Amino acid sequence: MSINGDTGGTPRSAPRTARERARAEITSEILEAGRRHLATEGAAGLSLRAIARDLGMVSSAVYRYVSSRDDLLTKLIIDAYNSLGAAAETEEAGADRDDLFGRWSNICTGVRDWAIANPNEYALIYGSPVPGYVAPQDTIGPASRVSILLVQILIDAAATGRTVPSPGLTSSGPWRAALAPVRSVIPPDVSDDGIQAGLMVWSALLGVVSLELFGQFHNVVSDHRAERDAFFAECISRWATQIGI
Amino acid sequence: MSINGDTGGTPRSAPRTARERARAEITSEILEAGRRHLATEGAAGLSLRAIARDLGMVSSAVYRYVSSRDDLLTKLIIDAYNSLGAAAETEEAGADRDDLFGRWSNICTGVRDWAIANPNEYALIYGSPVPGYVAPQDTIGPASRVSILLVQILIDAAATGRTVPSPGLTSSGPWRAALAPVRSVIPPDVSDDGIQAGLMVWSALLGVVSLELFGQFHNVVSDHRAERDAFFAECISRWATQIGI
DNA sequence: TGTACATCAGTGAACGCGCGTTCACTGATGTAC
DNA sequence: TGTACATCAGTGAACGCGCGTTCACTGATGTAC
Repeated sequence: MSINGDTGGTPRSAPRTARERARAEITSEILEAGRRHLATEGAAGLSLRAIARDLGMVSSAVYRYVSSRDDLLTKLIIDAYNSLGAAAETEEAGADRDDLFGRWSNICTGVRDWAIANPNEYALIYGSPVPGYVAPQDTIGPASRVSILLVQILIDAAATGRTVPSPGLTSSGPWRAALAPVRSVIPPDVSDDGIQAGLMVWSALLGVVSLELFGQFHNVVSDHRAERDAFFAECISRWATQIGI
Repeated sequence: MSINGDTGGTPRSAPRTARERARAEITSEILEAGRRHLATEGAAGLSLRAIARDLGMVSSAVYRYVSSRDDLLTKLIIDAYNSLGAAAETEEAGADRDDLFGRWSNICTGVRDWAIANPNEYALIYGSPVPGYVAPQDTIGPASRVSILLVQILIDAAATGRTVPSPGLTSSGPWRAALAPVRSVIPPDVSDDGIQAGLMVWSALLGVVSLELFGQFHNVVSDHRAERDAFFAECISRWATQIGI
């Protein structure tokens, strides 16, 4: 969330005046309260009045900080993407650059751990879309932070001459045309096979996390955290072979 | 939805009396209206009053058919699972029994086509859980219809001596313990490797369908239906190799 | 076939609730001179 | 340093809305004899 609006001159991280400081603080308190309500009521139950009550202000006062309910939703979505992106990046940075598997593994556990810690923010961005709400352009940058990490691994893997195992079934088919949008932002070193495998593994990661979080693993995978972790680790290593690292 | 409550005697599919007939008809009109509202407002916006308005009755009248809003939600969830299950089963039945790949492929396209045709019912069962709502036991039977189809393929594959490609990385690890719940309902012919692969492929299927439906493929995969279909077909065949069929 | 009673569908009014958003206002904080 | 004006945060009342659920009721449909 951009809090500091000053342009040019000496860039300062902290706002100067008491007013600006207070404004930044209360804005983030509103977001925090919003996140709390997300957790108990879900996105559809997000209420400006409830948030105002939480902060001990009158309902109309929050309009000084947020121009509408949808505006708050957008801010929360961007925050969620950034929070998830930062978590994944931090985890990934903990692995050796040459250790592609380690990087991938850390991304996966980073995403999952974040999702488990922030289930409703996860649901907000990867669950059912909020009806009647259309995400503005500002969300697409933050939204791609995680996938950029994966793409970089694919690029690094291609650079070291690793080759994605091709299933060789319909590989000559017209599916390549479907990849045009991603293709345009990925260097040619990464093959179509690699992109396809990357996309599938990305979907699979979010699929497993979503199913686990949304309760679809009851009576399927053990409920114990350690066993779940082991199951997920096994997923990670199998996905790794699918993208050839 | 069980409409016919009569026990014993000659089983009749159609209700006898005019009252019973009317009740069955109106009940299904309520469900239909509920599905329509799901489509425009989402689960959180589902309103008994709005449905009553749709059917031209007074709001209190729908309580003759549905005991509460949550009850209606449950009925809609069960209906959605059954509708999806039936769609997948019908598709799957269109393939030759020996053609494991054909059966798998038909299941996948059946699920995806149903999801695209009924996006809000899909979101209801595989999207973010409705806050404050807990699914009763009655949902778990209908919920497993699709996965049962997949399990049967795994069983048939094992019976014909096919072997799931094992990645052999952490395969001796403790992840097997996590599979205990599924393990208990699957014959021993299917190996742990097979179960793991099946679970992963099931998650991957729902992951791809969810991401596509929830708009996460914008600027990633082409928006054209034919190209999306080709992409999905490629996914199907790669998943097939992952479960060794 | 006809009557008496029980069951059930649908009505209309009401209860108590929460919501988003607007508006004219007070009073504190910041800025220019 | 001091004053005059502009900016901004927060108030409180109000608008108009929709919601789930209950309740006593009318009138139609079904059932037993």
